[in-house]
Amino acid sequence: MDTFDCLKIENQLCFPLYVVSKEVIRKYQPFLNELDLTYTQYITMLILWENNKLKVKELGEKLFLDSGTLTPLLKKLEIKGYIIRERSKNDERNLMISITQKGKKLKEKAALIPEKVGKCINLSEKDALKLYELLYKVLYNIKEGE
Amino acid sequence: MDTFDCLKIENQLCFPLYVVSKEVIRKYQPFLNELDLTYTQYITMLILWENNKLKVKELGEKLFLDSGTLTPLLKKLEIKGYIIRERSKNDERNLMISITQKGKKLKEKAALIPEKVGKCINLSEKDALKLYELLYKVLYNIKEGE
DNA sequence: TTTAATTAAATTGTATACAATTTAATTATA
DNA sequence: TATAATTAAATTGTATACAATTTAATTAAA
Repeated sequence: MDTFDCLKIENQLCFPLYVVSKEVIRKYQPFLNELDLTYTQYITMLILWENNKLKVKELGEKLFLDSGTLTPLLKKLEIKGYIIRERSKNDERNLMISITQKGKKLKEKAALIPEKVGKCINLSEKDALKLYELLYKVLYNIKEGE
Repeated sequence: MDTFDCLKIENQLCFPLYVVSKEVIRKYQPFLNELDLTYTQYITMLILWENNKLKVKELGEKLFLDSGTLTPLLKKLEIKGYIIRERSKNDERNLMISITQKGKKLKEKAALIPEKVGKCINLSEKDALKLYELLYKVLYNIKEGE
């Protein structure tokens, strides 16, 4: 056990976090291709399926993404016809994002995806719940300290 | 409980995985700035501190990254003077990556980083171990099914 | 009520990621 | 051995991410 053991890749927690996140997202891709969505576009639609209309700011807070990422992404979703972008009448600084009928319809196809990806991840119910709990604990701790 | 509950953001496992990965990486940034490294460059250096010399192919397997990501990244690390890129004499297809003295020296500064980031993440030893175990279980399961 | 702060998106610039293709080197095969 | 198949990087093209800055709208303060 030396001073540098903390730098061994096998002792990192961040590394498997980073790799697993990417690999899980990669597993989504073939299914998302059928909906003409990227992963980031997909989680944006997840929020919009639960909230028909909201500000870019609110979307960013829910997704942990800033306008630098969302602005071009939302323009692409608008071109695909899944959402509408329009300035708020009350406050022109806010851009309101709302879902279209075509966007709502996507939800039916998307509903089949979580189970398919779940099979790839292949965790027991208990392990999945524990992982979920630990991830949100880390997220809470990180954000708490800011 | 309806058909679409599986699409609620709160029921996703992938979403906190994606968010936590990004947020943890963001926590590294201020510390890594002092070493003039990005997070991806940092994990590349982690591998090189353990393996003085290896092929881009091997590096990619360890990091779960392909040449499209590594080629430009390694060129940047070479410009910074941390690594050397040279074709293998035996097989010119292979590009050998080796660490320089300057690159080795970075290790001393880097050794302070894991503890600092650990404080932000702030998990108990037990929770951290469990998270580690679950992440590698997922990684194994995903890769198994390919 | 002008001017100063604040706020929300958009923009700019840099650095990944990765699928798909290309290039060059090596190996296997007819 | 000449050709085909394989392999490893590099390249191309698209889509994030995010820090930092800019722009435009709104609100607060002198």
